Amino acid sequence: MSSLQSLRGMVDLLPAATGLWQHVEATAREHFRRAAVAEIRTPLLEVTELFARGIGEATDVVGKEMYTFLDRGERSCTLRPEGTASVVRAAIQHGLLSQGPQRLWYGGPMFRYERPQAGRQRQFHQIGLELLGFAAPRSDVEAIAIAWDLLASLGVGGLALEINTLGSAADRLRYRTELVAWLEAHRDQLDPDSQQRIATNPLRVLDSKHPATQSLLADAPTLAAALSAESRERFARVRQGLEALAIPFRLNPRLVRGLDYYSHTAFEITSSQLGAQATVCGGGRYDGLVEQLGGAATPAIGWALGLERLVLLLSQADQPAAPAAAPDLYVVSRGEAAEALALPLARRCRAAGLAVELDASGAAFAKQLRRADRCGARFAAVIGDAEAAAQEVVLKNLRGEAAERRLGLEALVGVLEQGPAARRPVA
RNA sequence: GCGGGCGUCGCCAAGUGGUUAAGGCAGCGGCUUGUGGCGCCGCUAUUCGGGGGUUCGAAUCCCCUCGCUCGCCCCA
Repeated sequence: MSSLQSLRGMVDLLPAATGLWQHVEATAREHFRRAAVAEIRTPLLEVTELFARGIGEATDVVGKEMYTFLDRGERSCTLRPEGTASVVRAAIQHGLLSQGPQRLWYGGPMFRYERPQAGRQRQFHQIGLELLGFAAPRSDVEAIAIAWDLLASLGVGGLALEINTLGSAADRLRYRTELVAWLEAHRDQLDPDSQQRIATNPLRVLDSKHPATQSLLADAPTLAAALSAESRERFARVRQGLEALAIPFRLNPRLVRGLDYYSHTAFEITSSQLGAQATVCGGGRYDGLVEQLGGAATPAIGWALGLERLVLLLSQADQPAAPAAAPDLYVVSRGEAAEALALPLARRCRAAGLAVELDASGAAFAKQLRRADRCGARFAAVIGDAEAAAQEVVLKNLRGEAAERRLGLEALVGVLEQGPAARRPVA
């Protein structure tokens, strides 16, 4: 292939697709606004150590999926594989946490070197929420509710919320010792991947998809049994909070987070309408992360939502097609004087807030009008020699009745503004 | 990193060893320098992802390679 192509897993979003993306982004922005959550934007490129320390050396993400390279100053840089570590880093760096709890959201591209498949790309997009400095169980509930309401208002079908608790760091440490002992005792019955994980990330063994391992695990010590009374009580309050909001959920004791920084509440929102990559939103509490990255001990909870999967879901459901970017007015002109008038006219209309497409081809009227029709414009303004001389246009309604009127420029703007032109994207 | 499926024009797609690679959509030009949505006419792949091989002859068979796609893994 001689022509150049985008890199594997790096996807172009064509005009036909960007409308839906903008709709999702605008909806998310509006939900955050209503929840008094402020946006934070951090660099795409960070020092590699941030992710190594934040996400965990033993995770697959850090171990084999990062885009890491040396820059010209020999610094090890990494394209961010997720958003939380960067947000926490920025909050620490700029002293945000000493100004009280922070309610933050972020969005944008993330990078993971994985094999692409449905709903998974190497450059993918997330929108995420981070509540920093919030310890109460009700903040877990609020975070989940914001995600749930956002997805619901987008009209996503087949959603299910699964939750679990990972307990406190102390609980997990105690449980980990217990689990490792048990796994060692059954080592030869485990699949190779799981054997590997005993040393690296034993909790992830619980999540193994391997059938034999799964059935063996039925007799393994459970995390639930290892929880302290406080952790248990905390989780009960989260569940009660969800019940009070009538948000349905399913307890999933096998739900473990892949990233090291999670504790207590972990949750996932999945859709039955996706393929293998069913998780649309995943998150949980990460009370230890801020301290681990060098800040003062700060409790926090957050989630991230995968836009590729969300958009996939929305385009499957036969949603009322996102309004195409059709102009309000298409300006047809022919002849020197007419063409000279066309651009000022277009600018005048644009200044009034109308979407105006200018035909600069100088082609026959029939051609230009055909294009006007095709592009979905509501009105066409036709300017020829006669109109140019009189400083007028012929306004044609391309949609409803084939009415045609001869108007002066200011009158034209007046007429158009009355039409349903004020249809800006509803946030 | 490991499996399966696929690769003919911008999109859909016929063609499965024999002279010039159907058709549809979209695009462009014309019928029509003064009026669109319909119609008609014409143009748009020396070439079948790329390379090599088999053969008198290949889009059609073989090998390699690249890409897409679905799944495993992982995760959002």
